[in-house]
Amino acid sequence: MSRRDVLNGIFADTTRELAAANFSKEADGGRVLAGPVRTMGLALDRMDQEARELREALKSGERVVELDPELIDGSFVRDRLDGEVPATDDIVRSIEENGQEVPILVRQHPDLEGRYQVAYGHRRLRAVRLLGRKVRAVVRPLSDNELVVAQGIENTARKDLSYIERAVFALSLETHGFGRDLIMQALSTDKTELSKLLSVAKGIPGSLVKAIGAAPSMGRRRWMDIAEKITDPKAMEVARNAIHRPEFEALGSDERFMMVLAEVSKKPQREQTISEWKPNGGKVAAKIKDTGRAYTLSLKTAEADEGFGAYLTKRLDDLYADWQANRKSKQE
DNA sequence: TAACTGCCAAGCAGGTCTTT
DNA sequence: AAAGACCTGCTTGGCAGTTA
Repeated sequence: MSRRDVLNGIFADTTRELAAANFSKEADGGRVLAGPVRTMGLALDRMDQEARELREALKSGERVVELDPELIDGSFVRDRLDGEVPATDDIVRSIEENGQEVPILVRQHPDLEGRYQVAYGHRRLRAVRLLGRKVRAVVRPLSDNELVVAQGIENTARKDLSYIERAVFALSLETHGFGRDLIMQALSTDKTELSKLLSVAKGIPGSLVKAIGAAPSMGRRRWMDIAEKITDPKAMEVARNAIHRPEFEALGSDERFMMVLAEVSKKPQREQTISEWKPNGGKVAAKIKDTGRAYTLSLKTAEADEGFGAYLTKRLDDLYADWQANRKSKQE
């Protein structure tokens, strides 16, 4: 494959998308675009810049090399929740049938001599590893900042990270000490959205996120909903119990999410206080239930005491007046 | 049509600068 | 030094366009 083919392979989608974005701008009479189109445009502008840089790098002698996948480590910032690529995945089938058309981008490992670190192309790397082949890669000198921005932009442009994966990626970047500006750049997002992403990632324990998985169909609202609900420790407990149920394991990620959401959304049952009363030497027994909303006294009487219930009912007015007087004197 | 997503506006919190 | 003004970064609520 020629260098031109390589570039075409890497940037074909980007070129098409850029053309579409430029068309949108023209069709719009040159006014400043807002909303998703603007965001996509910004991401694509950056990708275009990356494309130009990579083109320059290749011109200056950088080339596609074949590397042993075992020598390549993932990025130091995790962006995906799903671990291995299954053998049935489209990307595995595609590479098996057509070969790896698009190289991945790596840098020399900053700490380990002779090893590499992926900037983007994690799924392709896993697929190639699964097939037991060498991986085709462009090796570039990249700073930490450049690596995470490249990683983030690629994911954003492909739109293949779920909401929670973006949130976890953002938190991971923040934990690594990257500033908000850079995180916004990497995720092609604004400060508002970043704030929400971080609040979701911080609000939901990693163990719960890991158990649910990427949940690709679930967006901001519903993740925020869960995060808000599990601020209640009881709801958190309910969520933890849900993910340990045997049927949970068998569900898909979206269904797992829905199951957890449904569980934490259930109104907690009011605690019930149940006690019993039995007088000395009497034949009557009472069961007392206090749910907080209702106070139930049920009497079980033997023949000898069967009039006690009626007697109690007749005396309710007196008992109530007595109780009120008692309460009043205590308050004074 | 419900849900997702990007964005705007308003408000809060903490830090810094200026004035008294 | 203390108080107030101002700035910056961030959060929250809600709206509107897009998508499946």
